[in-house]
Parts: sequence; structure tokens; C-alpha cells
Amino acid sequence: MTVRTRIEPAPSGSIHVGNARTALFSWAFARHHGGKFILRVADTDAKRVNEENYQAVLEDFRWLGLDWDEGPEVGGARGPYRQSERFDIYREYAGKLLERGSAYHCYLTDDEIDVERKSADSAKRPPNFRSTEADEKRYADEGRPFTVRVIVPRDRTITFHDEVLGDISTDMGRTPDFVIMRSDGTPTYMLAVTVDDALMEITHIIRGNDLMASTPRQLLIREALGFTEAPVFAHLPMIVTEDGKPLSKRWGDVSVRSYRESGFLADALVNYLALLGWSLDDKTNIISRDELVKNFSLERVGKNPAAFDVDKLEWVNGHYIRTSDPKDLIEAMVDVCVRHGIPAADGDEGRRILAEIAPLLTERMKRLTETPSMVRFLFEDVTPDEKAAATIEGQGDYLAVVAGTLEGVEPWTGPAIEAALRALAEAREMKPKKAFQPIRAAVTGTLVSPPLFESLEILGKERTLERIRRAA
RNA sequence: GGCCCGGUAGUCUAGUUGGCCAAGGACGUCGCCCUCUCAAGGCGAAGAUCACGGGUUCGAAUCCCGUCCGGGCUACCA
Repeated sequence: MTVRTRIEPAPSGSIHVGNARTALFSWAFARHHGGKFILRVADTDAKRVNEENYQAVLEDFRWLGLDWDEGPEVGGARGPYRQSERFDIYREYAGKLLERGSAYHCYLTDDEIDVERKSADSAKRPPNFRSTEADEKRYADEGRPFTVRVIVPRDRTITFHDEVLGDISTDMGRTPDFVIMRSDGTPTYMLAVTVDDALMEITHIIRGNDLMASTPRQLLIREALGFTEAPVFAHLPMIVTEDGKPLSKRWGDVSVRSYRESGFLADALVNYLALLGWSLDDKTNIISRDELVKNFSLERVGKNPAAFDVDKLEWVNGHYIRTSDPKDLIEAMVDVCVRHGIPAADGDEGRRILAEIAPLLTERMKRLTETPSMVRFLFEDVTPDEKAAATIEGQGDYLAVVAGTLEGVEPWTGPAIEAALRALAEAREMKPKKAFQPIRAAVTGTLVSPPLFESLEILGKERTLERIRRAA
């Protein structure tokens, strides 16, 4: 049996990191078993879908490096893979459910449903959304709109095995009949997901724990439809905030896109996400995609919710910034510089400068977005910020001497510059920090920059002297 | 309310069949070292009555029961 897993994102913009984690686990599981990873777009609700959001979802997966074997753009034998293009299929299966007496037309209006729900609730009985046969006929003749609801067998207890949580059984006694076709003729998630998982022969359904409670209903549909081979289920613990609340926009960044834009590397996000709800052993924190694929198993997925810790993500990100391929890193830096108003970074000269300064930056960065403020002085003239100006204040004479000293430095290299400036500081009995900060302030316009001497080397003798003289 | 799930330090976790755990690793925090800033790096420290209360057992974080707390579902969202 070939393992087939899938991810089913709703195209409502850049994907949520929780979905990214689910996708990662599904992908890793498929790859581990030499199976197929399928991307299926859950766009049954026309109200929430547009082309831009759809593209954003695909872009997220591409960026994360989660390649899919079947799905949009790559096709596959069991497509189409956008649910909006599969409505005929869902209608057909809804029809089967109706024929077999497993579902019925529900003609109740929203208000009527509301009333029935309330009275059912106070009577502690399941609501009844079904009209009498005579009424049904009359409503049909009137052309009254209807939804299709699946009949829930109230005497049943549905049991299934979950690879993460163990055996789950649910008493269906109070579960209301649920809608599978909206009154506009489109299917709901419940129908679409069930039919597609069956038709696409998904063997392992790996998804968030928020969907666990929907499993019994999906099993009911499968059963009624005669899909006898049940897939393996694995419900992943939720990703939450530090106080156990669901990740919401109010809390902070929740989309893959926002992490990408705020300076995180795809490898780092993937690595960090792999650690939320899964672990290799008692000490591994850094794990590559390959190692993840090689070692991933549902057995090692935890049961309890995991808090998203941006601090740890930053630490992981710092590691990847320090170890990733310089070429890729430069491109990422160019991108972030351009986005932060340093267009000059994009170009051969810009890349050359970044390549020179990069080794000095990588060992002190947690996020790529720290780049612009650290390299800006190399691309444009600077005006000292408030603190830098305060440091320069009253150092005119000293800076003039510094300029004179640097004038004679030859060749213009970091070590030579350092030797000259240290000698000067010593001669004037100045502490290194006292001696170097004014120079940093004059040249970079800030009090925080890459290492000074190398920075001066890269800036060039001419521009260095010019800036120091101007500050003096 | 009903159905279902979860509960090891601030956080992620290790702890597969009870003893090697008076609980290991990592992030974060604090201190020291290094040091031209910021970091990185090195060393060290604090931090968990394993949610709580009962059992079972020679022995429990690991098994059983109860309680509490948290979360999900209960939509013509997914």
C-alpha cells in the first residue's frame, strides 16, 4: 500500500502556522514512507475565496519547500484538486446519500432552526430538522430552498483509532443532523473532505485536533456511501499562545507570510515547527528537512497543545542564518534591504558589498530584518541618530586626529586600521570603547554596527575620512 | 448544557512495557569569561512538590478512580 497524505488549506490568504505544521507533518510522513503528498484546496465557500489568496497559499508551500505530488499546477490522476471544480462529484454523492435514505432535504428557515434548537436543548433531546412527508412535498412544490442533512443514528457510538490519541469513541446521542449541501447547491467541508479523502485514496489523515470532533460524522458519511476502507487518523495537538489560547491575529504573527516578511528563513521555520508536537529524542533541537523525513513518525507526536515561542524560533533562525548557503543568504538580504528602503542593495555592486559584510552580520543576527539598519551606512550617506550625535558631541578634536591617523593607513585593511587606531588610543590613554564609539557614530550614524575596523575597510578610505572629517 | 481531548520548570520537550528519574536536553532568565558596539561563543546558576486528592505496589511522572483547570466540536467556516 502506498502511503497517501494530504493537506487541505482553505485559500483565505497566507496559511496559518498551525496549518503549516500540519502540512509539514503530512509531508514528512509521506516522504518518510516513500508515499505521495497531495495538496487539495478547500474552496467550497465562494464567499471566502479569491484568486490572490489562492496564489498566496501555493506560494507559502513553495517557500516552505513542501512540494506536492498531486494538486494544483502539477495535476494528478485523481483531480481536479480544487474543490470548487468538483461540485458535480459532491452533488452526485449527496444524491446517493439521499437515495439510500441516509440524508434528507431540510426546508427549515434559519429562524425555524433556531427555535427548534432552543427547544431541543432545553428538553435535552437532539433537534429535529426534518419536516413531515406531506410538508416536504409541499415545500418542494413551492420551490422552497433546502439544505441536505445527513441523518445521525442517535443510538450509535462511533469508535475509531487515532495514531496520536489512541482509541476515541463518541456517543452520537445528541449530535444533530448536519448539513452537507448548502441551499445554494454547494457542498460543506464535511461532505467534500469525506468524498475527496475516499476518492483520492488518502491513507493517512493527519490534521489539527480542532478537526477531531468532526471525524465521527465523516465516518458516518463514509459508511453510508460504502467506502469501507477507513483511513488512519492522526490528530495533531493544537498550537497555542503561552497562556493556552488559540493563536489569533490579536496575539501576533500567525501567518507564514508574516514570518517570512519579518526576517525568518524557511528552513528555520520548518525546523521550529517540526519541534512543536514532535520530537526526535531528548536533545535534538536543530534538525534538517532530510533528517526530519528520515526520522519522522506519528509515534513520536505528542498529545498536548504546544505554545508558539517566538524567542525559540529566533534562536533557531539565528542558527540557520549562520549556517545557510551564503548565496541564498545574500539574495534574502537583498530582498529585505530593498523592502526597507535600500534599493541600491539590488545590483551587482550591492551584492558585492553585502557579500563582504555578510560574514560579520550573520554571527550576530536573529532575523534577516536586522540587516538594513546594520548595512545602511554602506549604501548611503548617514546622519547620526540621537545617541550617535551625543557620542560625537565634544569629540571634534579627537576625530580630527583620527582622520589624520587613518589618512596614513596603508594598505586599507581591517587589521591595519585596527593597529593604527589602537596605537592612537593607547597614546592618548583612551579606553578602547571610549576611543572607538565616536568613530562608529561618525561613520555609521549609529552606536550599533558590524565590527568597526572591517566596516571601515568595506566602506573605503575615502568615504570613511570624509565622514569623520565632517563630524569633527 | 451535551460529546470529545489534554495537563512534566515561563516555553518546547525526554521520560516507550512502573525501579537506572530525589526528573535529562533546549529556548528564555540571571551571573561570569571573551569583547570596539550589538551579537555570537564558552562556563556556571536559579527554575518542576511531574495539575490536585485518593488508591494499587516493596517501589509511580509512568497503572486505577475522583476533582480541578485548559481546549476543541456542538455553523448553510474549514
